Amino acid sequence: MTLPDAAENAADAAQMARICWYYFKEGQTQEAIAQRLKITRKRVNQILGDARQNGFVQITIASSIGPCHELETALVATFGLRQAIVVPSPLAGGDARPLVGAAAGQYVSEHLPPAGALGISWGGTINAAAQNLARRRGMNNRVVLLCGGLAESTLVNPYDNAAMMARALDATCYYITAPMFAESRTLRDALVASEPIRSVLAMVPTLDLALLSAIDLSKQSKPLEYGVISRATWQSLRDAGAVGDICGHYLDAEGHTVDHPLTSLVVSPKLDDLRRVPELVLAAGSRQKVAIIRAAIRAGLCHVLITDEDAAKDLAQG
Amino acid sequence: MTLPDAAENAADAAQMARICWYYFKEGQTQEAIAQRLKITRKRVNQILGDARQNGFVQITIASSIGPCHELETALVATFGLRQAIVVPSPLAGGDARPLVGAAAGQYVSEHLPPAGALGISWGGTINAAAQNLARRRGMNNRVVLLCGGLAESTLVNPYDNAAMMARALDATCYYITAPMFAESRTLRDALVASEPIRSVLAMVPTLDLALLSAIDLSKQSKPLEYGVISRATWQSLRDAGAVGDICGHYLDAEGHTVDHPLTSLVVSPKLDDLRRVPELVLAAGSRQKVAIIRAAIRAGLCHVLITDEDAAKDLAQG
DNA sequence: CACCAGACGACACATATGTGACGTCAATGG
DNA sequence: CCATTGACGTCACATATGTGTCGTCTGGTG
Repeated sequence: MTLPDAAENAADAAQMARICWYYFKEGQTQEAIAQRLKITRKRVNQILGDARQNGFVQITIASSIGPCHELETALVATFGLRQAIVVPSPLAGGDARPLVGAAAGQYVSEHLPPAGALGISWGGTINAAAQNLARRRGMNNRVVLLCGGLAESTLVNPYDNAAMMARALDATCYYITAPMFAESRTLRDALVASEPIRSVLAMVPTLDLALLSAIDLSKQSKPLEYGVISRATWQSLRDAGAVGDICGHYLDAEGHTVDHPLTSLVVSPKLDDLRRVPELVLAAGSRQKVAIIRAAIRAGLCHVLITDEDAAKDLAQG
Repeated sequence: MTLPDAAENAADAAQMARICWYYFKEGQTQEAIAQRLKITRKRVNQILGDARQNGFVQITIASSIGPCHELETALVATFGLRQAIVVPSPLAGGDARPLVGAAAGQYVSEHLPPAGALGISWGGTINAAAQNLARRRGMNNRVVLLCGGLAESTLVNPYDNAAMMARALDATCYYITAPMFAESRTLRDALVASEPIRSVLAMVPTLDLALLSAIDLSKQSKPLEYGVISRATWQSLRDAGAVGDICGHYLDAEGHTVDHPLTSLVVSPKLDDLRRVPELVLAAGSRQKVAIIRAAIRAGLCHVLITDEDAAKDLAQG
């Protein structure tokens, strides 16, 4: 597999754009396009597939009434949210993250002010959001990654996420150049106090919007699967009552931070700084995240919730 | 045929949104969606077709390098434009207006400030633009129609255009409640001086952006075809040296207004008022419009040009 | 020079999609 | 009450699409 969003060279990009134009805008058949451009139909097919894959073409559904309108109003009413966006859950019980992420990308595109500063956390949902941002050029946006990095690159790496997001917005990107979890409390404190990291964390209260995702501690949790946290840590976090984390802050069902050694190792913005962001958008879907979503809302970390139908139903019912 | 963009009722809209979501976002097959929703595949197919037709789903190609990048830079350089957007011409020599309009809609979506005031002229291109606007809600936009109406409703009617545009932006719409061409000069003057019309025309200098289209005087000109102007008038305009009009102002190849009786009958904003709009976007494509496009640029009525490849080539070369 | 990996073209074929023909049924109007 | 009409379901079928296989070419690489 090539790089997920290889910009390739200009000629290729132009041809891709042309093919997409003929196909999606003009409604030409792949065969016709292939003949016109003197390439094989298969090639056209491939290019179109790639283009959809990596967000080169974006499909937006412009409707004042979304498909799950009742659930949205129910969530707003129940939790006192500013807004809720609920997208249909995947039919075949598939992965909700690309879908929730797509909606999140669209939301951010529409709500991040020009020259705005965007904070992001990381994960598959955020990754999908990045691919669904409307591209901006030269608007002086800033992207701030709200967590440290992972040494071992998994499929979804925080730095990758942030870079992709920044590229889509033509934004300057600010990274926390530290591991997500420091090895010791002393090291964590030293890192947080040290220059490049302190200055990035200091940007948090100046953000215009933060796009947060929720990481759950269920058995199907991705970080567990990818080995971001060990099984032992996972178990002890659960024992401590945690249902997941938002940006490295582990919360119990009530939305209070749990008492656990890990909490003093995390390099991330303070909760109070996060709460100072004028618009906190939480993008997280699927049943396994219901508990942490509810906790996040209770913790005052969610003004706008973007989720899927399954999770929304559970949330709305109680 | 039903209304082109019948909003239908909420339930229908929600189902349409859901179907589009499953199909375009999740990539489900029409068959699968039909089964899931207990409707026939044909119905799904129809709904998807409708949705694409009337701009319910919008497909945008997010590329920094468009398919005709060289032509764009050439046009900017040659004519001193702020920006040029060139889209591929229709393959089978079809109608360029929906394509140019689609690009125009996207441009306006991205450049009209929140709570901005948008002026529009009319025609098939503008119509297509309206269907390709990103929907806005409650942003207090305003839409001002920059020409009078037509008594006889053709396929593309100015009032229709404006209403569609306003609906997409959830904007208040201001119409010039007068015919496009008054019967006599006296009547024109009386109309322009009279209340509802004067106040709308007075809004022109306060616009943030105007989306203009160009009407040519070639034999294939749509207004001629639809009988908006008589053949005799058409001939006399050509004899007077006119190559087309922008918002009712007939220009010769050099961009000067022509001397012709019709010019004193048109109910429309003054050229100087138009020129005061900070961003004039001209959306017009196909070869037959090259002359009037060039005239409009020379007349200072075009900061941003959105056109198609054929026209762009002619413009750049000649 | 021999070799090999990978890109690409030429098929081939199973599905998916768009559309037409035709029958049914319910609402509408005389 | 009955005829008309139009919306919608079923079936059918021509295209369009996505994907797999195989052979060729090309550009490294030892």
